Amino acid sequence: MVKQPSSTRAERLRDNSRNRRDQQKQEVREAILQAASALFLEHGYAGFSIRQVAEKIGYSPGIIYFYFADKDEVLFTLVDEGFSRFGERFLRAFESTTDARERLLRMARVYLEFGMGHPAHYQLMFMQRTDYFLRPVLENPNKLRTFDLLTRAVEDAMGQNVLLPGDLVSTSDTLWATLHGCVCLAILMPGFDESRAQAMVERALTLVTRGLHPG
Amino acid sequence: MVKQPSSTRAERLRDNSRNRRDQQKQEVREAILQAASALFLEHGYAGFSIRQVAEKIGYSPGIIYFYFADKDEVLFTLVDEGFSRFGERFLRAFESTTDARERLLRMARVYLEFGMGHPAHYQLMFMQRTDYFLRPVLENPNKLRTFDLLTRAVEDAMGQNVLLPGDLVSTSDTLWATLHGCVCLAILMPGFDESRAQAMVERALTLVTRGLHPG
Amino acid sequence: MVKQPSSTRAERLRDNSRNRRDQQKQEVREAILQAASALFLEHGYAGFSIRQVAEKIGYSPGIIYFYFADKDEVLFTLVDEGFSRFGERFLRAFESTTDARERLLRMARVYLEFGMGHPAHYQLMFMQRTDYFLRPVLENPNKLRTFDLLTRAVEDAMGQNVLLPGDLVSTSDTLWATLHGCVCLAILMPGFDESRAQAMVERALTLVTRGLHPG
Amino acid sequence: MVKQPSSTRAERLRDNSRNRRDQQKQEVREAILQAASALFLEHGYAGFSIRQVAEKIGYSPGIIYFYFADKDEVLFTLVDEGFSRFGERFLRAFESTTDARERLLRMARVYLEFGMGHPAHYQLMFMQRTDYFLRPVLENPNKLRTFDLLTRAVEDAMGQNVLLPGDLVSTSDTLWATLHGCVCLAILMPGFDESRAQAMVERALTLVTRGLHPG
DNA sequence: CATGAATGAGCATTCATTCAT
DNA sequence: TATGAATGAATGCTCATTCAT
Repeated sequence: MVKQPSSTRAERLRDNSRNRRDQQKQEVREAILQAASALFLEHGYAGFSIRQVAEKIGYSPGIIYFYFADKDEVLFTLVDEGFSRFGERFLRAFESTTDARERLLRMARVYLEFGMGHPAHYQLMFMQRTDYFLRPVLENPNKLRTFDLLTRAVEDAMGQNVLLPGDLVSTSDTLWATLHGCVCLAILMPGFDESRAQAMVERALTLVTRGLHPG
Repeated sequence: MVKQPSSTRAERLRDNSRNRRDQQKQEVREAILQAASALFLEHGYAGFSIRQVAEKIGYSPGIIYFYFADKDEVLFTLVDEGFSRFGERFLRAFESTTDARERLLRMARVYLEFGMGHPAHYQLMFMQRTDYFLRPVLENPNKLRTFDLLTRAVEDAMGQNVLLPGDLVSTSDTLWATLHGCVCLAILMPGFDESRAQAMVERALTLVTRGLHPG
Repeated sequence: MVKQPSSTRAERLRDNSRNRRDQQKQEVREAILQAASALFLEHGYAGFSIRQVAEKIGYSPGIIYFYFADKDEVLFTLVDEGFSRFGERFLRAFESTTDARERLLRMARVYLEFGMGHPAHYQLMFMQRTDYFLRPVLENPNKLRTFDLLTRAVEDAMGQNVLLPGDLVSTSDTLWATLHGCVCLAILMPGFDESRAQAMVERALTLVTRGLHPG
Repeated sequence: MVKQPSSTRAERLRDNSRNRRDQQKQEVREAILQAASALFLEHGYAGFSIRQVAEKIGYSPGIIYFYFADKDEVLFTLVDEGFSRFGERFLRAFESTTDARERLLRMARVYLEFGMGHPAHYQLMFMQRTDYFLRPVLENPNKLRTFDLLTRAVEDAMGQNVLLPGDLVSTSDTLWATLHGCVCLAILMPGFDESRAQAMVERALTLVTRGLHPG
């Protein structure tokens, strides 16, 4: 027979209530963030306002300040979220293989998928709130790891004679720039519909791994 | 005796006056645009306002509406200006040689120099007001020509066996993305000081012409 | 055998519990008032808010309304407290001697000490919430007694030929005004540092008891 | 025959227009200040808001910022006005006689009349915005002159054996405090109706010149 | 006894825009 | 050609207060 849990009924009730409340709170928080990112995508960074977020979720403007300290905290939370989700996937891609070319390919693919799949987060992270990178590192340890992973992948690739040898940082930067440019064009440029963006991305991946010039 | 110009004195006076007026008008217009781009650079897209432009040039806010229909027209004019200046240089780079590799290199260099040298215009053109591309083409024929030049350069390069053969558009897009990414990182990312940006750019140029992988 | 107390155990338990509860309740109340007066001192009347009081004592804002009907009641309670503490001291000074001049001197000293020692209460009582005096007298009998004491002291002083004879009320008012003015300047005027305030106060006391003009 | 003014008709028209405009502008400015001081008297310093000022004068809130930089400038303008008007009268009283006792009496009367006649200005100057005194002296030379006049009058009075000899500053401070206290009570204390205030003021004047104790 | 969630009103301020002059 | 005056809407934010739990 299953042993009775040591908590009293009252405790469990309270816990249930607490849990339900916490969950509800979490839900509103999520709703805020979701509305924020939707609005941000719709009207751009400049056209995003606390008031509109509130209206979108059907609450009064003041309520946002119950969940977030101020507008920036909403935005930076999105950025944090972005870095956290992105960081995980990027790390998994990094660890998924030891083949240098394949690893670079996978990391690039993850990068592009993330950027194109979460354009609001991506824009905030890498275009609108790059001051995020100036904040104390302690708060968000993810943000630096990411670039390190790329550098190490590049280092490996050079070691395995997969990449043209050269300075580590500038090579990583260039790779990053290529991926970044693809995402930017894909999510911001009119004319870059899904198919054109996809074609560009595929071509970029090919070129990254095979080089631009004929072997 | 000095030959009489065919126009009457009155005509000339009127013309002079007209010219002077036009010139003055042009000067104010230029002042507006210059102030606008300075403010945009200083305080970002969001921090740019008609009022501040007016104050900066020492006029009242209303005057802007004599030269421009509204705020957007000011911004789009900056974009037009950007495309026009950029287009010229890009064209000159295109025409400066028939060597496909060298031509690509020169075009890339012009692109990067323009972006990093006119970050306000660049951001407006390629990041903040990409809805510019949705406007009727007739108004500004420059904006498309540019990409055509790149496509033709790529086509040539493939023909001369300088670039890995493949789809023209997606290859051009990828090149564009690489350059665009470099400019974006260089002008927006904290940590990308002059030297790091320069190193990245040089590396990118090398890789674009020599490929990523060892020959 | 120990004599049974007349109350039952249950009663005592209840009483204990009640007492403890009352005591706790009293403690929270006190904490609220203390925090309120601290905040008022720190940020001024305008900068004082229920929210900040709550935060300062580590409770939720709502709890204030369990102890006080509304914001005004918090403030008026502070005023009451002020009048109560002040009234006691003032009365003691009044009763401490029968010498009219000495009595006036002691009462004045107590007044000044209270005002300068409890500037938050003083400001509330005599500057910010003078509407307090419009409330029904029954609630707080202290507030009027105080002025009566001064009047009686003045009456005595005139009887003992210590003060220039004249109307009782206007003379008392004038004395009050002098003391009030000293406190006001001392606690509000930039430039009135401790030493200047002290010098003024001492001089005022001298002049009040010896007169302004040479004998 | 009166000589034609050298200005052309157009110039005069323009000037008229300019004058009329300036006058109108001045009128709105005055209306703002007047509304501000009325509201301030009605609802206290804390209850005074730009919005309400705008509503009171029948304009939109934004217009205030056309005439004043911000809320503080409105308030400080009132303070400046107060000091300017008060300073003049105080100076005139100072200069109106060489009899030391009479001079002190007149200065005191002017002080009291100003305070009770312009309670909004007075409160701002001496109770709510005493930070005014911390501003650079250059901006408002009046504010210091005032106290100097009092000191000099006191000095004279001591020299003429009209005031009990003693420290100049603390004696002036005490006199100031007395007058200040009278004004404070008169304009803020419920119960101080006109007659009581007047009686107090008269009594204070008597005591200031004749001393508190019987000769 | 205390909280957490929420509101609605208010605040100072800025802005793009208009229009009579 | 240019201004000066004005508006109305928007913004981020704070607050006193309420109430179900």
